[in-house]
Amino acid sequence: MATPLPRDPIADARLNWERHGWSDVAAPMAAITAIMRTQQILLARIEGVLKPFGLTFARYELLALLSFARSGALPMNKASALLQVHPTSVTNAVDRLQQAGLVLRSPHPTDGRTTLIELTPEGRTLAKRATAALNSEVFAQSGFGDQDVDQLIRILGTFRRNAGDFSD
Amino acid sequence: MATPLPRDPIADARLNWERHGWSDVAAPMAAITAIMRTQQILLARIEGVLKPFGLTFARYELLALLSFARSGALPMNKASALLQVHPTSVTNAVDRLQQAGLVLRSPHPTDGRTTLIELTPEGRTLAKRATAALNSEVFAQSGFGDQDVDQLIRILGTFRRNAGDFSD
DNA sequence: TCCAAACCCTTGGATGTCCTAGTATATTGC
DNA sequence: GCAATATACTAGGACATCCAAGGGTTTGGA
Repeated sequence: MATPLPRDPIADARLNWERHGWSDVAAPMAAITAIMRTQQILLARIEGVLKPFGLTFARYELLALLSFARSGALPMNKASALLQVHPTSVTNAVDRLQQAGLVLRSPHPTDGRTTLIELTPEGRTLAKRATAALNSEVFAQSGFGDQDVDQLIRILGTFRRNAGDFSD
Repeated sequence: MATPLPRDPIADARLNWERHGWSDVAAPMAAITAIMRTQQILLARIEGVLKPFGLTFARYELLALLSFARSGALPMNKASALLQVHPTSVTNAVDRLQQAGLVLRSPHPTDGRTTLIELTPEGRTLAKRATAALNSEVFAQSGFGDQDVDQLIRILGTFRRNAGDFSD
């Protein structure tokens, strides 16, 4: 990893905002920028752990989602909705997972428009192993204190609800 | 935007983790997943505001960084370090900004390896207008309460420092 | 009954990110 | 002074994401 910067670039950006007379939005700007950067750091860690399994985060998420479905199968559009990504992203992920023999497509029994994604035994095994790796190498060492984890879940949960993700 | 889901998919994932005996990492998993999703929502908002200016977030960040540099110019490697992205990403952004007449490349006066990125008058003007738009349409309506903004800055600041972003 | 509107998935194109490798320039050490 | 190493940028490739558009399937109202 690169050498740490001598100063926090986001704190500097906040100072710049204040110097230019945008003090009223300097703090939210800093918070949002920090979320962007944190996501980047976390994604890099996750992808690093998944790489040995031949998985990316997008593919892992789909695999994990399927492994929790009772039947081990889901319609594409359902997966798209639950993962909250564009349908084309699911198409892309399924293409690659299918080529790797981890999932397969099957026609929906009653709706001819719908395609079901189904986990293969290999896919189920790999999902299990990848999850174990993520649990021990990323989630168990998240770098957030227990209280901060609770705060994040609360703050971001409210935000996501207000953004229209769910109506719970 | 899509119809809200009836249930929070991240809360459901957390329950799945607990059901599978991974209770010890279920909360950090939920927090990290929430950060991923929140970043996605915020990025979409930001890109929506920047689109009328012909800018993406990556290009805007570079433009904004240059506009705060005293001389209006920075070496590529400095920009890469401050934005905390790969050098090739900066090359990509500069290519497009240069094509749009917003920045230009000039040789470093003493180091032949280094290329300076310089803001054009058009670039400076556009940066100012785009920042005003982001301030009023995104940062001023972030969806986070004032106290939550402070919490986020604190929690994520600690995380980024521990991750090696800066040594402040 | 039947056709238009809605829905589902895929293709093609644009963008951004990273990695690896390659070229050019500086710096360091002998 | 010159060779070895380090640094700076760029080119090419792999992935993921989104949008726009197209083709097939269902549904619902006239």
